[in-house]
Amino acid sequence: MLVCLLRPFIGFQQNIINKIMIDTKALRQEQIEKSRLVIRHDSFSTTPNFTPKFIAGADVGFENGGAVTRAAIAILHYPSLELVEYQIAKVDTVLPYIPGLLSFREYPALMAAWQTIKQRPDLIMVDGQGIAHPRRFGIASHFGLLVDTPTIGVAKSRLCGEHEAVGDAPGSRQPLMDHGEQIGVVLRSKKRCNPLYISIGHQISIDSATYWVEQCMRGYRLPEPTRWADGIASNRPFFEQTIQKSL
DNA sequence: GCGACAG
DNA sequence: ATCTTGTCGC
Repeated sequence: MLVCLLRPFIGFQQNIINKIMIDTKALRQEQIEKSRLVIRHDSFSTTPNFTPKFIAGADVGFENGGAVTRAAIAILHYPSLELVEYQIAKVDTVLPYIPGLLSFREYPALMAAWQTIKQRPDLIMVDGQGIAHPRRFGIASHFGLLVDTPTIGVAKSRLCGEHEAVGDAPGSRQPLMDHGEQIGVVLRSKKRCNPLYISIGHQISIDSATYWVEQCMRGYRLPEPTRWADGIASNRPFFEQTIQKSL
């Protein structure tokens, strides 16, 4: 009982300590160095001509007031987009949320989940930015590099860059620009919903990234891979129930 | 100095 | 991200 009450408090205190202890400057330097390794063009399995067999979605959620990080990877069959496998991993949270350093907070849990999945997806959609990042190394690029698999960054809001207003009609898009460089595409995926921020993660071009996100849309704001990963990682009742029925 | 700031 | 009731629109 006492431990239960103290756990959130301990987690909170640990975050404060970590924030003081971590060398954010070193992490930023690491991003700058690793961003040079990110491949910004299509791999053999990411062009629109190639039909992928499995597409995965990856996302994380938190428990115990942030003390525990819960990662979910959902594997969907393409083009049916039916869920064929999912895995959840829980690890102790290692860092607080710091804008621009999100990947260091989330990748340990994602890697733990990745090591337990049996299918090898052709493509992974990650909840967060790819190269649409101050140092061109968001969570989608970081994770893609670690698992040596094509990834796309599918974020729900903007981290950096600017863009013109996106049209109201679904399918409307605008390039996301930063200092004269296109770092992504802002896409209106659904009526009356905020747009998606799509960017290169790893081993894919921005055109193919946008193409595959659109191929995975099924009437919701998010493409199916990240929609499932998000639902599972966030413990949304609907997904729990649907999973029980399908398997 | 001030505001912005993925999840 | 998470906590959390009602509410607006299709």
